[in-house]
Amino acid sequence: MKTLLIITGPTGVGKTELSLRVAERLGCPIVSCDSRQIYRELPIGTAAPTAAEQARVRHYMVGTHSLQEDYNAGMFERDALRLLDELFREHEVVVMTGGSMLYIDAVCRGLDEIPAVPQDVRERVRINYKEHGLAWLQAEVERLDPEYWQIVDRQNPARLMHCVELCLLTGGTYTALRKRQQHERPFRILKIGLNRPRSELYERINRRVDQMMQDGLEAEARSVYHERERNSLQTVGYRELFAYMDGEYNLERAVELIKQNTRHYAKRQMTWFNRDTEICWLDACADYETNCTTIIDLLRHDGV
RNA sequence: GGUGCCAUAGCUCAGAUGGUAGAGCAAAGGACUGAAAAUCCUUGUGUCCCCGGUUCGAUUCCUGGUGGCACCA
Repeated sequence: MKTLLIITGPTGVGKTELSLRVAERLGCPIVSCDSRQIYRELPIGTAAPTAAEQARVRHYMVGTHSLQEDYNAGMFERDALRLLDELFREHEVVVMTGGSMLYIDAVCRGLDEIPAVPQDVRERVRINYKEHGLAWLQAEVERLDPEYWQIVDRQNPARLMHCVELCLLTGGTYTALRKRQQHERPFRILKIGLNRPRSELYERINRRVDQMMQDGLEAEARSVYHERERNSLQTVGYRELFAYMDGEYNLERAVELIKQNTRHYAKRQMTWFNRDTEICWLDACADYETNCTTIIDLLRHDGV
């Protein structure tokens, strides 16, 4: 049976190198599962696989889109499934690497059919929110979708707005669209999680940010500054540098904030992953060969 | 060497005329179905530097130490 081998874990843990080794051993390609490595303009700040790394193993879904295209988890589900279907014609196993939690779930379990919200509806809701505040959003959700109101995080404008948008768009409720049913996939899924002690992970993150700065992250951010409002640039590493360019603080402070926000992100990833009981955890401190072998054993024994 | 000031949470600091303490940041925990590297929620016990004294009671006052800073030699 065809197998999708997912290698995930917090940012900076060492997924890239392990994935390359595994893929080399298996002679299979790697599909990236990273919501920001998708964009070709952001190679440094997203720690995308380098040309040298991509020469070792064929990569997909890296640098395939431009910042101007709005991309999201639903589109990733569709594109990734189509791609996997193709890759499985030639490979028994395909490796998927990345830390975008929702993207992984979209591929493994599937998202509900929820219509895309047109720009004008989104704008209308946003303007009302800006004008009347959170209280207005809360009142709207309570009125339009009382069932969702019972379970939403009522302090979270992003959640409330999305609900209002969909109610206005469809004339129904957001709840009606939230079926939350799991979709069957025509392949087996094996999820590997890589982790290491927190202090060590944080040190790696700090060091990686310094390296990114040396590699020219500031120039990369400058080159996309004019697009700064886009969703795709609401990204750690870029926002802080944009604020620095706007004079909000100095460069040293920006770098400090990038490190801190990356650490926060890693932590959020871990709280999401910890809930997923299907993940089989490996210690990133072990050497690559050992982990590689463990993974291949798991592939053999777990089923097939 | 002398004089003065300081010593409280991981950091920067606040505080009580004596009843064992609280902010910001850091950090930790959590939520999560089309912006997800997003968005949001919760969480503050720490020998109040050490030894002794006064006191019913000292982190607070006093003696002495130790460390830091400043000024004078």
